[in-house]
This record gives sequence, C-alpha cells and structure tokens, in this order.
Amino acid sequence: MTRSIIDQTTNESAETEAGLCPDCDTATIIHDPDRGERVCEECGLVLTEDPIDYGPEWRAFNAQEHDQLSRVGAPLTQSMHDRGLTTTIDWRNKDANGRSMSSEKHGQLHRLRVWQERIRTKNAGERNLKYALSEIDRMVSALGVPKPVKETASVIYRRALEQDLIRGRSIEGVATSSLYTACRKEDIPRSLEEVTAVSRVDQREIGRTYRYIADELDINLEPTNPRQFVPRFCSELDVSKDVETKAVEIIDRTTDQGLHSGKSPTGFAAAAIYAAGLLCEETIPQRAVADTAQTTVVTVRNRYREQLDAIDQQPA
DNA sequence: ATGGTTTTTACTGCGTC
DNA sequence: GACGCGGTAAAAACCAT
Repeated sequence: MTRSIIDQTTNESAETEAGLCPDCDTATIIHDPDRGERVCEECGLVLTEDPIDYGPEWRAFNAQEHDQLSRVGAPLTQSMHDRGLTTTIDWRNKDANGRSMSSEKHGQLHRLRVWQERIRTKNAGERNLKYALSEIDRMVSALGVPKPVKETASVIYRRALEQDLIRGRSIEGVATSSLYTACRKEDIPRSLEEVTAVSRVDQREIGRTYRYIADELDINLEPTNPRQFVPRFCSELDVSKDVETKAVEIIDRTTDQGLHSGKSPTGFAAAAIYAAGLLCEETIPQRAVADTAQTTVVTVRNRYREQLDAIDQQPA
C-alpha cells in the first residue's frame, strides 16, 4: 500500500465519497472508478490503489441464488507465483463435451502442457518465486497458521524479490523470515524457535534475515505482546479458564508498568501463566510452562517474581 | 569490536511425598 | 530417591553503538 502523491486532475466520472482525508482533514475524498483509486481532491493523496474487485461479478438476491451462481475464474491469490491467474491445460484428454480425443490431439495436448510448464516458469525470478512460495506453503501447514498469514507472507516475499533483497541470501531464509514477519503482522505470532522448527535454515540466519528484510521494506512491527501467546500456551498446558484469564490480567497490568520491555515475550507469558496458577491455587509445574513456551525454568522464575512484586500480590 | 542486558546452562541445597 | 522449587555463577546470545 503505497501512499503517493499524484497530479490533481479532476475526473468527470469521479464521485464524492464519505470520509476524511487523513492528511489534510477535509471531506473531499473522491472515488475514481476509471483509475481504481480513492483520491483526496484537496491534496491529491491516494488512499488506495487497488483496482481489482475481488468479489463476484454478480449479485445474489437470495441465499439460493448465492449458492447457485458460481464465480467465473478463480479468485486472485498471492500465494501462487502467477497469482493463480494463468489458464492451465487440463490433464484429462477430454474435450469440452467430455468426449475423448484422437491420438493426434493427445500428442498435441501433451506438447502444449510441456511448453506451458516451461513458459510459466521461464526465468530465474519466476522459478525462485515458485520454490519460495511452495516452501512458505509447506511451513504454513506445518505451523498450522491460518490462510491470511500465507497470503501476507507471499506478499512480503514478492516485495523482497522485487527489491533485489534476496541476492546473497538463501531463498529458504528469506521465505522463512517472510513467514515469521507475516505471523506477527497478522497477530498470530509464532516464536522464532517455532518457526525455526519447520524451516530448513537455522535460527540465527532467520533472525538476521528478518531484521534485514523488515528494515529494507520499512516494516515496523511493535514487539510481540506476551498476551498473544497465552491462549495457545494455556490450551497446550490444559489449564482452567480462570488461570488463563488471570494470566492475561497479570500481563496487562505488568506491561502497563513497562515490566516486559526488553524481556522475551514467550518467557514473560510463561511466567504469567505460572503466576496465575499460583494465585488460582492450581499447580502448574515450572517445568511444564517453560517447556511449552520453549524457555527455561530459570527465566520463568525470574519473570514471575518480578510480576508478582509489580502487582503486589503473593500466592496464598 | 565492545559493553550492557537477558537468557541459558549447570550445579546446589531444601522440603515433601 | 524422585520431584518441584529456589538461588547462583558463569557462559552464551542478543542488541545498540
């Protein structure tokens, strides 16, 4: 999403839209369907430039109709190297009416398929992308993160490729970093350790590449909030809802005091869960929380003491 | 490279079941 | 004696400069 200034030509077909321009605070945002842009008439700020309507090209007037009508063509996706746009030649040797074809046609179709595959992945960049996206796909399923993360990761990887950031770095490394970034961006954080576990490169490289990519692509992410790990860890540990609620409360109250800054989010979350266990008189061994959070008992100890001190509560 | 901070590793003593 | 917990010191990792 680039915010760029364009020349302020007014267009006949443009129509005024509701909403304030974030830049000059005037309600002069117009929608220009020809250019597919939303532009502020006052200062020329382009708010969005996404000319593609991803929705269906028909309108349904009742539920039944909605089910019956089908979309023409597949929706666009970022996670295929050609965005899923290319027409592919079916592998079946049947014509449009389902009849089989002559052997002459068979051979012709076979040659066409071969060439399609060659052309589709013709240059190094395309092949690079194809491999990277398949890797992202693999890691996404291994991590069990939802689909939007995959799309985001793909977009990040594309941008890295466009800006020539891959040179001198492994495709694997950049792909993994893109995924790690995407997880955080979509608020479904996975720790570096967890991402490393499904990747083919070591943690150091992923971390290094991540910082480089984030810097070059101007992706500024807030440090992960420890509370985002709580639900996942809690369900893995099989603790009561009370503990989970308490853990979130502890995190909220302590992060307000800035107690978490500079500390590892996973360790902090683990400690909060342990502390919550103490306060709720539900015994969760330090060992267990440390293991699920992929940290150590020492870290859990150090963090939970600080947390309890900070909120001025001691276990009964 | 360097120094400051945090995490990890490894070892230890204590109380309880 | 195994286990959970607490503390500590030293090593390793991390980060900003």
